Amino acid sequence: MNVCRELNQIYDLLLDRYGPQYWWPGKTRDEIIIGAILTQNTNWKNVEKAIDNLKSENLLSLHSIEHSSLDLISKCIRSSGYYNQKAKRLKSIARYFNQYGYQVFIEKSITNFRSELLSINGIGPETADSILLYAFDKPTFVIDAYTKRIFHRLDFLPRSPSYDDVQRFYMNNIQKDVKLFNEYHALIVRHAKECCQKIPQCSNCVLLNSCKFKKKIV
DNA sequence: AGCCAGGACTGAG
DNA sequence: CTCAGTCATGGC
Repeated sequence: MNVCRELNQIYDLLLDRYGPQYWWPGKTRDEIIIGAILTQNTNWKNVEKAIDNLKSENLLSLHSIEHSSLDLISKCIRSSGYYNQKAKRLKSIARYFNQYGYQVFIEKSITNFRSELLSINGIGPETADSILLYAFDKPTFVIDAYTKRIFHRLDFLPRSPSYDDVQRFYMNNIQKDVKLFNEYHALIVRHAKECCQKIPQCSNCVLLNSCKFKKKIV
């Protein structure tokens, strides 16, 4: 299929330009899960400070989070914004994962795992998919505002597509490969931050300058 | 000085 | 189901 080839070409252009991103920027599963909550609608720089604070209070694990006070947590994560909400969300997700060892979750089917995550208050589709892909290597494509913006500009998507529609678009048109899903989303974020938000750099945009995709820009 | 970040929930129409 | 309002700090 044509779209299929184009999505692979875009991936190659981004990979050539930026190189592999080796996401998620966090080592342990707990740290990835915690970061996924903290980064909701928030600059990653602010999240890093929050993570540093959690680490110095020994709160960078789901077990310590579950047994810590809401007050201390929200104090640590203040810089990430929405700190009252996010402190509660961290508690909820800690309670969920602490029910069993990680092996139980590793063995879960992606469908069941995803719907369980979505039933937790404060976990929407993007956070769920980030956790599935980056903490558990489950093959699901993470959609965010950048993805919608960039691919709308390239004329692959309508103006305000639903999360599930966009996700189906990728899942139906590229190989179901964890490594590819991982790098693709990371590259989109890298490209958005580095190029599409800053006017000068945008004139060197690897996507807009490719003859293949140039004609699609209005 | 605004504007906006790697969202999600709620209530209203 | 679509959509504004809400949550909130820090960087540019």
